[in-house]
Amino acid sequence: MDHQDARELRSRGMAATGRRLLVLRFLRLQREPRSAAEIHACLRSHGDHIGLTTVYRTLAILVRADLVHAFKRNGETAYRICNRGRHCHLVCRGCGAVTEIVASGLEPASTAGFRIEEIYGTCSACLESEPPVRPGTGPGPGSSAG
Amino acid sequence: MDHQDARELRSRGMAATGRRLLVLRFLRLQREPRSAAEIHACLRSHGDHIGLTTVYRTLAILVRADLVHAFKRNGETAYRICNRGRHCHLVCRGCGAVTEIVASGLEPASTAGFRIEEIYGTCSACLESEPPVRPGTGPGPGSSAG
DNA sequence: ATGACTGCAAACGATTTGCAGAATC
DNA sequence: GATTCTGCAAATCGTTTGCAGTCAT
Repeated sequence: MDHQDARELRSRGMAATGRRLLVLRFLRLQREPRSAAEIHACLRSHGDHIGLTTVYRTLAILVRADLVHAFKRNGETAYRICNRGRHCHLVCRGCGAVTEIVASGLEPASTAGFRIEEIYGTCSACLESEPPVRPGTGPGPGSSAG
Repeated sequence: MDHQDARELRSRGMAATGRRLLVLRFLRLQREPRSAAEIHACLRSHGDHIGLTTVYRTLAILVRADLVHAFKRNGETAYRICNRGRHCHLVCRGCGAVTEIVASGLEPASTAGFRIEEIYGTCSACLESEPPVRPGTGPGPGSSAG
């Protein structure tokens, strides 16, 4: 509901303008992170007039307010609504899917003292559709490794 | 030793040119990742003539050959010599330090099926020098969370 | 009515590409 | 000697900034 978002924004000292509610509402509908360009294009194609600059500025504000989290995806930044509280993100480089997980279960001895914030890798679904790199084929060990 | 690097490059189908050995040798001396601009500047200030374009092209080749790994650092890409074999990287957003760790110890139930490649966060040293965010001060839980 | 928000166009930094000359194999 | 590599300058991509007009409070 807009009033909810508006209150959320207001409580954080920022004006609840139409464009901001637009971006916030759009992000609430997305399961995966979206880039500024994507958000901009989607909103425009939906008939909403908003500038790319405003999208960037709004996202920066939402990130600072901890309402949205930013992920690096290839050469660009993608944004997603984010729950508050101590958690970290599992980000798949293949499909871009993001899963929030509890960090406490991920800190064995090898990472002692290191606060995990994001984990990048490949999810099970994308692992299956990976190029066939079976041992014995391609540039594997045994060919010319030193 | 140069001959070693040269052989390494040759065995991967790429010419062992002076510039490539230059970049490779430089990276071997670095403990932390370095950006293309940093590599370029350091080599030049050392008296070696090399173009920024060549640095980028060489790095791309070394990454494809699995000799070097690329890390996203703020708005740029940083590169570091990388051991082959199954391992993942622990990258500190504060100081940029990278540690290679064995991934097998990092896959509890919550990440089942997910292949971890990189972990971003904050190392213990940087955690201590963080801004004083004590509970009760600032935008902590209990203020207006919904 | 004031001050913050918005949009356009230009600026910006990192990276890539086109093409002529120089190196390697 | 053919092919690949190299460097410069220009182009590209994502993002930020300057400034005048618009909106929310």
